[in-house]
Amino acid sequence: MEERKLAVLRAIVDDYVQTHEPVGSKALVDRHSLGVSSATIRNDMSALEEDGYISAPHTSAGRIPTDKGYRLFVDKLNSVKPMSAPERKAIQTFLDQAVDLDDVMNRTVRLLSQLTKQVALVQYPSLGRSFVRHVELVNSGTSKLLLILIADTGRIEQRTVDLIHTVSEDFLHDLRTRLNVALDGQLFTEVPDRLVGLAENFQPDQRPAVNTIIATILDAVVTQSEERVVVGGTSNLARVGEDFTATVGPVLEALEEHVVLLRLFGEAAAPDALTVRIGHENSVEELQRASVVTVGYGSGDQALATMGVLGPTRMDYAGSMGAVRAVARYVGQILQDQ
Amino acid sequence: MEERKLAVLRAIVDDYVQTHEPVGSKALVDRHSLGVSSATIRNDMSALEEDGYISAPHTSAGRIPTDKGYRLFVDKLNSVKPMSAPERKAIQTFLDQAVDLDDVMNRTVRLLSQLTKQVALVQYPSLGRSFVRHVELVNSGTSKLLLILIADTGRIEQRTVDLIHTVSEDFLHDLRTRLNVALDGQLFTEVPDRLVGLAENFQPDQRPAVNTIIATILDAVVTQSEERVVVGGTSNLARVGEDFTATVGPVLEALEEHVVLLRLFGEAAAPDALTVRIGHENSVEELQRASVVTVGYGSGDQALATMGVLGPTRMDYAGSMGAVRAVARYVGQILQDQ
DNA sequence: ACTGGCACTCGAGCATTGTGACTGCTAGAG
DNA sequence: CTCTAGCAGTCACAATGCTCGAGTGCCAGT
Repeated sequence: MEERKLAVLRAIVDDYVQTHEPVGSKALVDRHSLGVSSATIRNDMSALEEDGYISAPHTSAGRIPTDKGYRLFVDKLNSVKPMSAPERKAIQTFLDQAVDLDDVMNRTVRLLSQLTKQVALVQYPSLGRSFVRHVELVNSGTSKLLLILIADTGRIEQRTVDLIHTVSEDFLHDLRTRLNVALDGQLFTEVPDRLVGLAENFQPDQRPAVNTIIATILDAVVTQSEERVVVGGTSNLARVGEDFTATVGPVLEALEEHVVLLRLFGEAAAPDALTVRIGHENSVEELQRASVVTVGYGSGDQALATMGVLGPTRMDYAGSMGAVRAVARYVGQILQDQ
Repeated sequence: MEERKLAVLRAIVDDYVQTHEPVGSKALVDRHSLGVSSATIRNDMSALEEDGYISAPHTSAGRIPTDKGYRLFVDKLNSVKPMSAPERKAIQTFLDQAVDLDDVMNRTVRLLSQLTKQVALVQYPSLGRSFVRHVELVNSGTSKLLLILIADTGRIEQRTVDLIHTVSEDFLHDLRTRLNVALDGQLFTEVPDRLVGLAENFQPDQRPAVNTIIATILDAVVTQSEERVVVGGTSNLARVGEDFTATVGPVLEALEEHVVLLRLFGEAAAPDALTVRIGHENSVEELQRASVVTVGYGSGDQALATMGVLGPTRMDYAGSMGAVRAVARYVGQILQDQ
């Protein structure tokens, strides 16, 4: 691929992202110093169209990049735009004010959507990659019990356990201690193994209660390890212009389906590994006109979870990637400090 | 106000809500059996317009209800439509599957938006009207401490406390016990009073730590008693038709401002007390073309918090009110059972 | 008090036309 | 062989003008 053709593609993407209008050969030479005439550009554009990087909505209009064109742009032509120093400072200040995990997640989503002017998506730290910090059992006086699991990331899972009989405070104390001895500091995925045989330490008449509680814990960490996702900045969808009910409606619907969102994040890679999915590269049908920029976050070598932004395929990839990466880094740091 | 004029207003509202198009005198007599001719209806409509209950977008179009018209409709003509038995059953089944408070809130919002085809808003049970069930302090090995407050509604607040020195497990046990003795079963608003003088039970060298922890508790229950709100069903805004960027964008923006949402709920009244705010009656500027139906929920004589739906002024008031009330009742029951 | 009839108004929808932004092609220059 | 200049052709889009019909207001009659 010749040098100049790439430059033309880059120019087309830049202009189209800015103006949201098909860009013609003349406008291109006017706005960029390409050093050749519009006729030459026309030939290049013809070739680019031939190769499927750009397309014309109709005969007498300019060209717009195709998904394939954006892909080439992102891979070859686009360098992640780092945040400026004041921006980094602002991110830090804003996130440092968070008082707990919920607050961190909510602030992150606000921050991302404001920085990128796009829809922001943030996944809670995955339980499967977190460690148990503490297990708590709270007696509520009746036969109901409150079970609380606390992860090292600050994430909390709670369940109500319905026992048949009331249980003594002593028994509860004993069980609580044993549970914490068995589980504290363990990976959540290890929890089922660690609970095997625990019931045998108790009197036969206490075992039903113990087993019920263990079953609830397993339910919380395994079956229900359903990942939580926060979405924000949907009002940015309003700025797309275009056909509305056809575009924004389905997207909003898709964003309300958590299953869809999790598919969107896909496999969490290593922290700092930016993933860009453009248009049809996205497996979710309703979002095939959208692009998603995601990145893993967390401190270890495998990410705790994923966050990112979603916008029209004609988004500012460089800026979005920069913002997402910067925010993810700070969030990773904060969670480590907890 | 004569009987028939009211009937005409009701017919206009009914038709307009259904068709979303200005309704004329002829269409009115065709679709409703009013027993008089269109000319008579025209006179009535003239009078209704004079009084400000309806208005015509332009000369040769039909009439649409004004906010004042909807208000009269809701006050005088509209009976809350109760849910059918299968619907009630479905609500119950769906909500009973919830495993914890977060789940209850999320399911409620989904349910409301699906039942009413509108944007649903649900406020978490207010801390100020809940009782303390338990206070927990978790040592994380370092000088950081995790403070957890559990309310009788299942709501959990957590804070990280940063102490200067590490503290002993014995001290923590002692403090935990004293905190629970002082606070368990108390209203959250009583918490500050109950903590007065608590530090005096401890050795002078322990008091700084105790005071830091107490300060954090106060921060959690007072300063940060910021109410949480869940929003859902925003994709229903896509069905409004009309001008888009001008209408839906600002609404989406407003819904992302939690301050705005809380103003929207206003004062929580008694449970089961339905409130309807129509168009300009709403104090939030961006939402003056929307109507909000809210109801308090909870078991006592004062509501724990508020939930409701938001939609265009031309919404199905009877249906929305019925759905909101039914869902609120079940949620109230569920929270009581926790 | 209600009705039928009539003149009038005015926006929506449709066809028509003009405009301008693009393209593709070709012949010629470097 | 690459680039350029010029030209003819295409086609969406906006503006214009027109018709159509729903709907109103009014008035005379029952």
